[in-house]
Amino acid sequence: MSENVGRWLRDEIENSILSNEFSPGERLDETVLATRFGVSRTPVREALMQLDAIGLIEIRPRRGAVVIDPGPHRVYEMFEVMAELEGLAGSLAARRLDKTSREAITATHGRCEQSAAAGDSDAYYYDNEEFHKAIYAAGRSDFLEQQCLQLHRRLRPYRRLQLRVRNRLSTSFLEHCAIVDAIFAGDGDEARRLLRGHVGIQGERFSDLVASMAAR
Amino acid sequence: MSENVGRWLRDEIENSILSNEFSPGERLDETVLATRFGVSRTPVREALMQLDAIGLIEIRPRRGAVVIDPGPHRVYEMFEVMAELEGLAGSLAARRLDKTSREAITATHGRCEQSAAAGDSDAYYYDNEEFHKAIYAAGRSDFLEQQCLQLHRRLRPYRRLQLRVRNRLSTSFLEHCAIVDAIFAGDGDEARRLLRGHVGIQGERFSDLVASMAAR
DNA sequence: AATGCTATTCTTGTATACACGATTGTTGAC
DNA sequence: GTCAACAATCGTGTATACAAGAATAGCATT
Repeated sequence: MSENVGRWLRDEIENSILSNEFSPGERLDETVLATRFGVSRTPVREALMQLDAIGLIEIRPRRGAVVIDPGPHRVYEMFEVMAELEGLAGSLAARRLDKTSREAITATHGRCEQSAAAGDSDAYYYDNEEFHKAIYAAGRSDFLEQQCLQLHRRLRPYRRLQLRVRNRLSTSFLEHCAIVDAIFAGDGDEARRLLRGHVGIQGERFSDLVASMAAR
Repeated sequence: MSENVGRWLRDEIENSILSNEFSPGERLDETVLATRFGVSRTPVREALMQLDAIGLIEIRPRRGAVVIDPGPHRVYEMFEVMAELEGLAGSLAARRLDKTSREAITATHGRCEQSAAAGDSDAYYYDNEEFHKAIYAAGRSDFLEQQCLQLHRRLRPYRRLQLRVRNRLSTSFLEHCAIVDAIFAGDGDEARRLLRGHVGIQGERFSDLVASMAAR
């Protein structure tokens, strides 16, 4: 548990939302949450205020908090922005790559290769996250890294669904290879272009997303 | 005043921070704020939690809240991300431009022209904001627009300082012209490139920024 | 039977009280 | 004279109490 209950509750409720334990549109009753977690309403309210500020829930004055339902279109928009940010991170990584970052990327890339070869989509899901985080870090921009991590976290559930799509695992890894090549070659523009394509959702992948979201 | 005190306080304190009434690094005492605004500590705490979630202040457990000092380097990183997001907005605007957005851009661009011609940097500061907001809206991505507005708001104080730099007003307007041309021509890539250059801080403009920040 | 009004209940919003950890100032020892 | 330890004080963290608005159910009226 974190050092104060409010923060702990924020993480706890955030996880519950991101893992779909609280469904979009669901009402979050302060008293219910308080008794459920065995605390008073005060830290619950503080947690909810923070989640509202982040944009995960909406607090309608005097009418309680509900989990925001982004909807397919909004999720698409979020991937669009994510693609742009990752593109920037990639281009910065290509320009600023140092030994530590290079090793981190190589290591996580290697783990992705193993999971992909094994066809283990759960393992790949995790390794893929680490790979992308390594790129954020390699960009050497704290603010950008922070923004990327936040959006990445928020898109996590949808990303997971997407990996279930046929062949996505192997194509994803092939894209990773090209991205690594571009970054290691110091080609920022190419890294940016590839990452935009890798993260963004174009063409049929949008219908895949919609279908997987509807399936929940 | 907003419908509930917490939200009102959040806006109030946020404005105070962004207008430099609360300096970076300054301690925000809950009791002091409560008495100052004539309310109890409860809504003050809720406001602070939200500002912490947004990233404007940092709440160190049991040690109170302090206004975050981004420092020149972090501000540079923020402008870098802003440039990327505006670039995306511009490219989307070029592709999706409709009559309403076109008129909004034309109108705000016209107002910028007048302020620039008059050499009125305060008026230009305001008109420039509206011009950029018109581009965000033209992109037709609610999420992107939201992100742009949030970051724009956070960078507002630094943007203002920058306009004071010699000749910045006229060069800024010339850049606007090229951006408008690209968007109206439907050239998304060019709009993106120009906006990245317009918003980002390269070369000597970084030292201008540092100097203006130090001057406060 | 359906609809509108009113009263009750339930939930949120704010204030206050209390407890615990951090900070600071003072005193004593080396 | 400086440093350390302890005590007092101050501020944060959580709980609870109270007030006010929103939802709901029941009753009356058409």
